[in-house]
Amino acid sequence: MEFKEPQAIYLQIAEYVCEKILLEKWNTDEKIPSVRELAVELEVNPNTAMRSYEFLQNKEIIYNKRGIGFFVSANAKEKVSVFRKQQFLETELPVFLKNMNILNISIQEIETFYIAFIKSKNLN
Amino acid sequence: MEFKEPQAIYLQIAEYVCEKILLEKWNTDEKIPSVRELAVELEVNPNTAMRSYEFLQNKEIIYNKRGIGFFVSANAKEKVSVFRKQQFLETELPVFLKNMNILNISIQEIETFYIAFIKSKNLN
Amino acid sequence: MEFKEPQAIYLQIAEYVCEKILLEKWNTDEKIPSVRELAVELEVNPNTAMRSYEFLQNKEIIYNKRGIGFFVSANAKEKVSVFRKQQFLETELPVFLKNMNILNISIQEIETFYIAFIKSKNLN
Amino acid sequence: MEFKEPQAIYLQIAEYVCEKILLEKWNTDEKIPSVRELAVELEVNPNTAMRSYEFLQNKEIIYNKRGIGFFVSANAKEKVSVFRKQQFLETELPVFLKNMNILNISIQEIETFYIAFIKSKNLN
DNA sequence: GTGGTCTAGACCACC
DNA sequence: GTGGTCTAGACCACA
Repeated sequence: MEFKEPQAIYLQIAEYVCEKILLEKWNTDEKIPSVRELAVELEVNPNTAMRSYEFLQNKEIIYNKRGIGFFVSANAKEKVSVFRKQQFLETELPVFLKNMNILNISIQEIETFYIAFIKSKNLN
Repeated sequence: MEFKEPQAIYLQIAEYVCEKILLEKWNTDEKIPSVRELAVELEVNPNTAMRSYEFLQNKEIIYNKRGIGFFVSANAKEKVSVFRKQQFLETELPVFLKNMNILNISIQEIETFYIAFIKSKNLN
Repeated sequence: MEFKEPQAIYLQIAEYVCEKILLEKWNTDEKIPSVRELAVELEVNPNTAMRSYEFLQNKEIIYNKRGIGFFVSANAKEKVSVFRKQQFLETELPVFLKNMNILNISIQEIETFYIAFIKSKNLN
Repeated sequence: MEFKEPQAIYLQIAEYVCEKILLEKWNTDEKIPSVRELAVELEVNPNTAMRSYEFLQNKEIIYNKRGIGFFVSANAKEKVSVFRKQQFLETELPVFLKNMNILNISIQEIETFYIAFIKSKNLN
């Protein structure tokens, strides 16, 4: 997996896990990959992968059974969803609207991009 | 000036300078504040202010006349504008569209937010 | 390491790194000394060593893996080589030819010096 | 006049004056432009022009008659010539030969460049 | 006055 | 351990 610059790698991994949960690839009480498996898969130091799981555990999105592994918490999907929506509305959206305005980009253009995005997604 | 946490101060200062250029408060070949003046004004260490100017000079947004000071480059406004637009289209927009999709937010909702944003802006 | 007066230390360090790359002592994707190691080795302040690496990173001669260290970029050797050649042809050579002309020094004399230089080099 | 980056402007102006003397455009005991005239001509701060003249006066290449102006010293041409030759042989040539070697440029290539240089000079 | 460089020392997040 | 940022203070050459 490739990581983008400004954000910490462990947060990007946490994002990746949340996405799996949101898209229902990993469901409540299902065992998720071990720290080592994840580290190998994403080509990351195990410490970094561990940190992601710790982060998600703190947010009660996953839980740990000692000696067995990590599992998806009940209501994880809802928690992630609420958290994201909040972040989206409070942080991302205002910046986005400001930039639309400064860069003089119309809602129609955004719509065009959105339609293209949905299409390309359905192709895969 | 107040600085927000995650981003480096010197980058926020660079942003500040770019804003001045975008809003045509500082125009082509106009002298901008000296490193020390800026440092005093924004209450930062001169080294930090210097670093901002170095950064902007590397991006060819400002240039230096030896012993005299820093000046706004020709086409600085366009450069800043292009740079921002590129960043918006390549980084911000894809994330935004993905989140719209995951969080199930429609273009109509975005439009509503946008109209509210424009209104609140015009009031000030 | 000893540094000569007119040029900034951090640029001389950058030169030193480039030389290592040109002479293939440090090769593509190989880890180079950490900022602190280099600082100790060359007896300079870590900030100064850092500045050299920053400079070389801007020129895409080295790159950074977060939390791990700096590495030699692919094609670093070519980049350094091209960069030097360009500087030679655009800056050094014109001055040199002008001086040859003004000082009335012939190509034959230069050749004599060159042969002597090569010889003395092979002796060491 | 345009000035190149690494060298101080006042030294480049001194170079300019020396060239005039070497090419016998300004001869022994001839009055050279006043500091102000020179400053206007080269678009430089008078202080900077003054500094060049001071520098050349120290080297006894020009002399000053108070209230009248600066004049070319006797033997100025020889002095400049000797000084340049010395600098050429001790500083410029060794660097040049080393770069020829590193960049793998032959004497034949240098000769080609030299012939082209002489030709272009005769055209003007 | 201007920028430019350097040191020393500190603190931080991240791997 | 790694780099990255920031402050404080100093010194310098140059315009």
